[in-house]
Amino acid sequence: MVDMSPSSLSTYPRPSVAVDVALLTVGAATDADPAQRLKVLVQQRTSTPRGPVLPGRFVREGETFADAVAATFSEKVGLDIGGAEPRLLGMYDDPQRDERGWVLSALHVLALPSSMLEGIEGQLLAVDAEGHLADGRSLEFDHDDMLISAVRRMRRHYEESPDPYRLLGDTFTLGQLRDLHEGVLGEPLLKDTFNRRMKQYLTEKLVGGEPVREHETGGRPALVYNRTKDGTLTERERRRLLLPRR
Amino acid sequence: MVDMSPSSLSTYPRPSVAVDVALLTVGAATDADPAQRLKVLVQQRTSTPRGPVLPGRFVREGETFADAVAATFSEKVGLDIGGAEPRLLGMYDDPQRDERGWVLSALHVLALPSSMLEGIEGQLLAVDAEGHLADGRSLEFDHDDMLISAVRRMRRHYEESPDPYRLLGDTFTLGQLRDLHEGVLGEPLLKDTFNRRMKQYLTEKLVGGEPVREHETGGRPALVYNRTKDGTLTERERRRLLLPRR
DNA sequence: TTAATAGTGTCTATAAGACAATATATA
DNA sequence: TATATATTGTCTTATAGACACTATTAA
Repeated sequence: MVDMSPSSLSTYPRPSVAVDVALLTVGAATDADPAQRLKVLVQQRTSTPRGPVLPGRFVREGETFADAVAATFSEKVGLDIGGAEPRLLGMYDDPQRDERGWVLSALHVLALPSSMLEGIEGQLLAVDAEGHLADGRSLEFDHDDMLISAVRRMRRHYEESPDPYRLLGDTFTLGQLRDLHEGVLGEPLLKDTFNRRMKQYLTEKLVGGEPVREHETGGRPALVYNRTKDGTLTERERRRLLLPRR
Repeated sequence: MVDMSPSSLSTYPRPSVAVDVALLTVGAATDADPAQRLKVLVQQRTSTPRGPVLPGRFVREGETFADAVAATFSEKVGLDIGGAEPRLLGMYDDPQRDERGWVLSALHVLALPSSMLEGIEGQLLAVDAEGHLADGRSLEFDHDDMLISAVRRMRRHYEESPDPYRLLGDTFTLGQLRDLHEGVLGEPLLKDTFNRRMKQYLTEKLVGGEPVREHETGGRPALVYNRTKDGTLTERERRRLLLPRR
């Protein structure tokens, strides 16, 4: 803990502190590419260098980091992130990382369902399972590293909980959940093993004592599940949720 | 990413940024208490409030967080942390958390073997497995929360790797490794299951083609292992390292 | 009918969890 | 010898991984 003497807050220079945000989404499938894909929201810089970057902004007095993240999207992208909670991934604290001076960056990861990103699809770039841009391009500054660690963190979270980033709403089918996980992991999963394990942590949605089914899929209607047990996993349960791969 | 206009760094007030550090160790066993115990290094404040706090210090221009952590201990405790790497756990960013003004705190966790803390045992307080002080006391400010999250993080890391904080030196026996894990987890482990799993990620120390044994234990001499595979676990292996409990 | 998706049955290999036995040292 | 610790053997249970099968819808 720091010194309490009255002068202690003014003795030394202070850094500028910014938030940078990897806003990830799992995009809707297309005819050409039936699998769901991970995408990241980028900004095109208007000054040099002109490459894409993760959105960000300085933190202002009276704001939390979460406030600054929400403000970044409302001011720079015109996007309301609603109740989504950005997660701090790490601090970029190399004193030389910004040529303008001493700038710390707080990297956050945030995920939103693609339905909340309609109208700004042009700012979404596909990302592979390791966190590299699918088209082989690079982000400016140290943002390539940031994206890689964001994707890694999100993948890990999805290995431990059914839908920690709440990309699916309050009810969903196992097929929707599996599509989401395959998008996050970037690889196909075993249907039966996945379903059996996930069912341990979900409860069927009941109306009048009868299970609810989803009829939009084209095949046999799927049972609908609630997210109820999310976040209430025991330590023992958490371990078992690590996902099977093909 | 932030604006590049020349005025952007001076437009807004900047926060003071401090590091606070939960320095954890697994204390040597005593006669009264044969089990190893988790302990944390605290400072006794000289001004009010006078309770114990985690050591910390403002970050100065040109320093990384790691630099500031090392400086905290060399200046305030007279301790050289050597090559140990502090890990950032999170940022405490509530604008109201410090009555002196806008102070962000970067909480770090760091672990050192108890052999490096000789002479300052008086500043070590026992901690239970949840991260509460064993004597029921509280730390000042928001440092109780910090300690809880530090212990949780350390415990999780030890569930995923044999000795991620390098508390054991380059060679060790399975008994030493088990004592360490029991100290970190705060509960006994199954000896045979623990050994079998850990052996997958360790290699026996060989001299002249013969395995080396440790004769200090009083019973049958134990095989000595190297840490060689630490940090080189595959994803598949990492999952299997989660530990069995009694 | 066919196609598509949902869901179940079952087998094998692996490992956790548990208990017991054996091995090798010191006092 | 007794005692302490290390190490191995083995049994049961659980489950991942894999494959095949059945079920229920739409077109």
